[in-house]
Amino acid sequence: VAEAAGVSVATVSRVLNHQPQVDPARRERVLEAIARLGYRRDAVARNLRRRSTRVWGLVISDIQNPFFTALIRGVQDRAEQEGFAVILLNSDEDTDRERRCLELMAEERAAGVLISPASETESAFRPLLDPAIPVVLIDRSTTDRDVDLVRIDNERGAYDGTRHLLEEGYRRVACISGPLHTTTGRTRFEGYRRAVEEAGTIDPDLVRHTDFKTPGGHEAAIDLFRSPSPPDAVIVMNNLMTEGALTALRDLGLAMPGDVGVVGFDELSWAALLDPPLTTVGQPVRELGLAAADLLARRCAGDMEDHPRTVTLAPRLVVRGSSTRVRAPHHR
Amino acid sequence: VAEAAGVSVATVSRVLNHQPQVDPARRERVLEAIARLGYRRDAVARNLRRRSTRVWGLVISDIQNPFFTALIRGVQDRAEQEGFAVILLNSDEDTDRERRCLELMAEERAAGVLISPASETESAFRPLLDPAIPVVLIDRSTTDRDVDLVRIDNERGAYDGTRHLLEEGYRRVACISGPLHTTTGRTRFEGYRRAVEEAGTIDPDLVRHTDFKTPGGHEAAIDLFRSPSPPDAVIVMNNLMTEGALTALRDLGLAMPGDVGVVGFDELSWAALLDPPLTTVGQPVRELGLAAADLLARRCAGDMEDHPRTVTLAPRLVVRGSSTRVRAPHHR
DNA sequence: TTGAAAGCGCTAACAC
DNA sequence: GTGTTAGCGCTTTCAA
Repeated sequence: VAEAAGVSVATVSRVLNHQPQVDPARRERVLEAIARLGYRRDAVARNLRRRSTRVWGLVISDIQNPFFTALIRGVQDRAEQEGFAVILLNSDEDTDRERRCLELMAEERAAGVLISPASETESAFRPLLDPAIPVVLIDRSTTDRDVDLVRIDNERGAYDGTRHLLEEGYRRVACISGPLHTTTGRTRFEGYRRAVEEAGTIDPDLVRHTDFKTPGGHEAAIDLFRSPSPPDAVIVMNNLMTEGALTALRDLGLAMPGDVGVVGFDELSWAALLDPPLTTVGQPVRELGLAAADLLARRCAGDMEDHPRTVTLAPRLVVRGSSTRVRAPHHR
Repeated sequence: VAEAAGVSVATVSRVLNHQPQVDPARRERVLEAIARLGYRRDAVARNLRRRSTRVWGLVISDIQNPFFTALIRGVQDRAEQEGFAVILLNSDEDTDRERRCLELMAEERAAGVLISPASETESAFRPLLDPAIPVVLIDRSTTDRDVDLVRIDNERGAYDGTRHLLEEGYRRVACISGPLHTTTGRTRFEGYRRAVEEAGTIDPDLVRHTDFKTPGGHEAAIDLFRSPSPPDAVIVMNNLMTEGALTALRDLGLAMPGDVGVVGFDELSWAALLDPPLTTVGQPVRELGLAAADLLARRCAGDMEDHPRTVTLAPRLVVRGSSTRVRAPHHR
């Protein structure tokens, strides 16, 4: 093509790949020809020849959930720095769909895969990927442990949030939990249990396990607060359920923090807009994405010892008015 | 590879591509060998040979904005149906970055590109893409008109929202507008102007142009309501500025709908959680994504007349308590 | 219905 | 430093 610059294809290739040993004059001629002809290197052919791509797959279950949105942001920022493009795949929390996403990435010879797994076991999806494709698990672990994992200390976050309510003097602290068959659901529930048991014994009537979705949170809250001996506080274990629970409290006419103290999970952009503003267990989600991408980039570069790593980030309790009987002082 | 099934590569290829003229017995043998060897077709080589990919590029400016999130969802749902994977590119509202995204898609030989353009002129980016790559513009048009476009009737949405406030008896209806150099900012402002001028004359003191961001909305609202003759209502022209404006109103101690009537733009998941719930001009964003993907899929299939099409979807005013002096009746 | 062979656009050995 | 050439793994004529 651009040999119409009077050189061989090899030289053009060398210019394109910034190899130093090209004569400056010839390099100029090549560059000029490329510009003149509007030539663009074919990445498909390049990938085939090099037997590698610069594409990552990112498999998540719900693009509309702000948690994943922040995660994508983090992943994408680092991916761009490292020169990778990101294919977004939607597993919709379904193991079959997840498997198809992974098969697709295997066929496309993705350079790496980041996944927030719906599957319980790593073996359920690992064989689908060519062994050469590195995988980083995000936020949820699997039963097999021989894979990189980036996560948030959910147990700690739930513990801190629950304990905060107890310290504020709430006596019957309820928990709207995710399903126990997910690692996030389970570990957050364990944090709640630990805090509650430190202060006495756990009351099963104060616990509702639901599905991490908005309607689930709504129903669980209605159910809890209509019971004969309702709670005086509640911690809700993710952002969507928190939305549902807050709607329920409003519908029931219960006021925060007097009638009920509330702690949500995940930072919500509008948490501070509520009256009173909502106390939440904030997760460093963008950082989670960055860390996952960091790890994957290093795996792709091959400059890491072989054994799998786990990176754990700390959540941060942000106390606002919804959980403090004496109104929290304003922080600047 | 799978010729260890005793047939030629050509036959294997035919099986893989579901071509009918293969002997059933041989087909079985091939399938069996594929399963046994765990073979996966190399999509990179396939794409090279076929001179086409099954990948779309989706270029947006802010993954964390729920508007784009819903858009992505729509695009991805249809893309999956049509057998395309979606690469997510981040232009960050920057024309240079946008250009690089487009160049990347050109190199990767994407089958099509969906873009919510930061550039004003189509000519700014069209030459970057091989003329064979179809493009669909989303939500914002460019000065050149020879390209497919999917949009929402923003003028109408802003008009409906403003007129609603006037009909509720508000006399000084302010507008927190996006920048006039964007199509969405401009057309929404024009809708506002039309409604206001129908009822009298426009008062420039009631208009603030800012940047579609949360802090911008906050500052604009503070500025408006601290002025000597403040408005008694405001329409805010996108979701992020609405968040900022609501924070400002709360900080100023102004109550909706009494002190001030408020209409937001874009549906917000938590609009109904506020007290009173927020009236908004809802946009069918997921449908916008679906429509864009539909159009692109048809362009990729080549089964369309050549001339560019524009698809316009209608917004829908959702009246809640923040804009109705007599409390809106509850809808089921 | 099947197989042999060409070739997609590029990079990397190798020879000069 | 530079050119020649082989092939990456697939699909697709073409001939059998």
